[in-house]
Amino acid sequence: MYQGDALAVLRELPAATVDAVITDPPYNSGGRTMSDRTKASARGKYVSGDACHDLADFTGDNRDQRSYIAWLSLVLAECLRVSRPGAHCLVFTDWRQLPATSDALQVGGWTWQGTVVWHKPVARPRRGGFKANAEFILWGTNGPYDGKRDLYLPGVFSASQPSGRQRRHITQKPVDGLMRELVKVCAPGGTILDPFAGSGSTGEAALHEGYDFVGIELSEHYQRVARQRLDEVAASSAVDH
Amino acid sequence: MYQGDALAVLRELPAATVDAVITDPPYNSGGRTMSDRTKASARGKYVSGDACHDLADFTGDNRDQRSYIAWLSLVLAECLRVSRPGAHCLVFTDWRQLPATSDALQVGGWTWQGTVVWHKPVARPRRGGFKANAEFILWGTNGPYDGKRDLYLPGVFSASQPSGRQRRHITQKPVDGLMRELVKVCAPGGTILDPFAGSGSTGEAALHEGYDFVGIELSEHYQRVARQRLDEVAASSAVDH
DNA sequence: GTCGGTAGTGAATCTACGA
DNA sequence: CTCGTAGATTCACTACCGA
Repeated sequence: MYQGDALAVLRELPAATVDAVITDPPYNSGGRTMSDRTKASARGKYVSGDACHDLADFTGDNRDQRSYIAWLSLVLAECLRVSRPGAHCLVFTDWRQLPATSDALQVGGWTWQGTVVWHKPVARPRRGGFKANAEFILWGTNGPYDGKRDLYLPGVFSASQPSGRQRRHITQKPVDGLMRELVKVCAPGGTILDPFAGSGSTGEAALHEGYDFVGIELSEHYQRVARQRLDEVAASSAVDH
Repeated sequence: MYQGDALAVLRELPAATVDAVITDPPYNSGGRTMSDRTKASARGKYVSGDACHDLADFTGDNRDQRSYIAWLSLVLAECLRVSRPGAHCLVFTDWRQLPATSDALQVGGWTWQGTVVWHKPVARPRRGGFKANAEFILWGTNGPYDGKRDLYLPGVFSASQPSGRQRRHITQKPVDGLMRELVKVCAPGGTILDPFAGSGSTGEAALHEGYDFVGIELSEHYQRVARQRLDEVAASSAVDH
């Protein structure tokens, strides 16, 4: 686990050392107006009014769309440099930022291979229309990928977000049913990079499935949370062996 | 049912007479190279080699991406003119054209409200990666919509394509489990427009759910198929009453 | 009818090969 | 070298048929 700005830390990493990039950048959506978007932090947008949990806030979520594309393409281009040929890249996004994120992925030099759906069975209904109970995962590769592997993954995953005591981050992803399946695109025994590690769900899934993990997180708080979580996973799997 | 080019026919229709637009334009995807896309017809692209069914072909599926956006925005802008304030618009697309289609929807003047997922349980697997077993439905509205209706629709639908004798068009959508649910966004008793009607699944669903239907189809063959199908539905529901 | 085995299929994607 | 076509691959599900 590194602590620091994703772009800055990525530039320090050696080229062609990583087999997959799996990450969930700050979405910078939610709120159609500039004033909504430029609220100082993410909690006003993602946390519903009466949910008074004490999750720490995260910053870096107040770019407008053009600079979001520019910034994310820089990050993804660095990820491409750091990754080996044939490496996979999975980027989470919501419906609003999907077009911008697909631009950034391709500007960053990745070959867009498809869009995977994460279906959240539990979500707030929307009166008078359709529920927004899916997130999207853009799948790209560093050039052609190994199509000879005996690997067949579904295109739609259904899993609920962690809740209660399990919940450490406001955009935390479920490890079982989602992250542990996603990491399997990575070649066996490879190294997985997450430049926006958050509370470390990608890392937990990676270690569980026998991969190495490199994480970067800007927030000092979450960096500590993730490090501790990964230490626990490593310790428990050391006991297993 | 009208027969003719969508854009030409739409221009003849009176303004503000329709309560929902639900349609599935030709995707113009399929094939990464220009030569793949510009194949004369759709069957060569989408139908696998040994499937020797006798479904008629369709054309108008060979634009490049820029002209696809330009053309589709013109069509959707006309749809906006034809629709009443607060009307809904649902446009099918695949993962490859989703960004372009969302541009066209918004250029056409619609307010993008979300992306609905159609999960297809039956699809070819993909070796070494994720299956492409979802299509996407972009949801837009003509200005603000009626948020007071007692209507709560899911954001993810799971339904299989019609097959066997039920199958009349190579891109036919399932009526049960998908189209009959989608049409419910339309205000009760309203009129639904489909400028790319194909074999008329949208119309069948609309009539079943008690809506009026206006369809446009370029192909003379499919226009006949759809008209006959809708006549059958109308006849059978007349018997019901 | 009901059940169970079988054959067939898919808005795909990649590789190989020939022009 | 580029462009274009033909062939092979694969899993989950469904229509169909026979018992």
